[in-house]
Amino acid sequence: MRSSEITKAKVLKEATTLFNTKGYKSTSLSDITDATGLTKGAIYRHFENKETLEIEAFQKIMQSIFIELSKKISLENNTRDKLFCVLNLFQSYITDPFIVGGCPLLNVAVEVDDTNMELKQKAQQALAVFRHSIEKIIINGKTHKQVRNLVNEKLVATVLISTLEGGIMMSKLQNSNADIEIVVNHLKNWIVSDILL
Amino acid sequence: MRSSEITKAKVLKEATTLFNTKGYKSTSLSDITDATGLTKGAIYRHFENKETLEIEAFQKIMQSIFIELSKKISLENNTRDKLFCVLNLFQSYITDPFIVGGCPLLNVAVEVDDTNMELKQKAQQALAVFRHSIEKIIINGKTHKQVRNLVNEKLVATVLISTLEGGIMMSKLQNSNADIEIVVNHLKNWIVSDILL
DNA sequence: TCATTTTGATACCGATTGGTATCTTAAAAG
DNA sequence: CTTTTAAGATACCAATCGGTATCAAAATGA
Repeated sequence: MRSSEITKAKVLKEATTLFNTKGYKSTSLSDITDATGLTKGAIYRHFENKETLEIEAFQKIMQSIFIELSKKISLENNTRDKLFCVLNLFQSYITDPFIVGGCPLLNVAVEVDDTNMELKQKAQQALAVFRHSIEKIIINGKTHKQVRNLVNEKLVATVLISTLEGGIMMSKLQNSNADIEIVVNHLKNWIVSDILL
Repeated sequence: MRSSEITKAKVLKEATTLFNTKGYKSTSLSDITDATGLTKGAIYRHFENKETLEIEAFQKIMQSIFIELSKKISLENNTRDKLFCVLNLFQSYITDPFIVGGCPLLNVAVEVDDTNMELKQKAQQALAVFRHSIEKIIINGKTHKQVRNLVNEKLVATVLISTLEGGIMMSKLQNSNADIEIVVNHLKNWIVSDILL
């Protein structure tokens, strides 16, 4: 790894944490220089402006989450355990957070408005990727006779994502994992009793 | 209504919309002066600082939503229709929004961090009020033999709120009411088949 | 109607914002 | 080892931030 790449990686790492904790707009460049020990000159050498840094940071964290999740899903060999991988990822958001500050997708989705179209598009894409990964599990489950044929994979993906994201919001607000645990437990029961064969 | 009260109400109204659309921290005082046609001097006559304006605006919008919701709930005379009032409120968030910018509770819950403790407390209180209003419906439903005795009211409240808030997030991100409709429809089926007697 | 109080506009404050031009220094290429 | 290239520090910029002191005008109470 070249020294400039080390610097860029360090900026991205610290900026990602700050963006996810304080918010993207609310994180200033001086916040990032403080966290990295670098100067603005160094940061602007690697990023055209703050907006591209925001976008690169968001894309990188979402990509790494999806890669990690995909690995875990591929290690399981039945529909139930693959779906439970998704739930367990969210359950660990509070107790053993993958990244501090809650779910990056939720945070960006709530923060962006019509003045952040590029970042909003990236969040839309991330949501689509998340959806499809759940839908794929359901569709594969049908072909392997592990999922009821009447099950609508789009509905399952929408309900799972919305409930989990809402659960993260509630748990983060209450500084407690109680809500996300209730929600995950409820979804597990739903999957076992209504989705799986 | 005294003229100063008119001014204060106008500031609160415009600020609430701005806060809920652009975010609290990201809304500047000049945004508010532009929207109201007033000056900073006028605004700071009625609000000690920006933070108290944020808190007053959040409390007022949440209070008005809860009042409106309570009215509709009290007009219904069975558990099913009372619960459906909550769902219908969220379903109309996209098509016929009570306030632009999504759910104020979700927005504040996601935006606040440990540097906004007062606003965070108000959001925690609002969530508690929302929870209790749902739990009350379930408990009353049990005494009127309309809800299964095994149903856990805390679980119902947590699942309903998390799923609805997540659905709002998804629909707002996609500029489409598809997700919130899927979610509301799913929750209605769940209530009818698993909660009610 | 008149005196008093309150309200809101003006002009300002220091601090911070994102961003840039410049120059030294350090790393990479030969 | 030397030359060339690129990286990062410094110092600056105009614009904007939240906030305030002051004063004229308008609303209020007697």
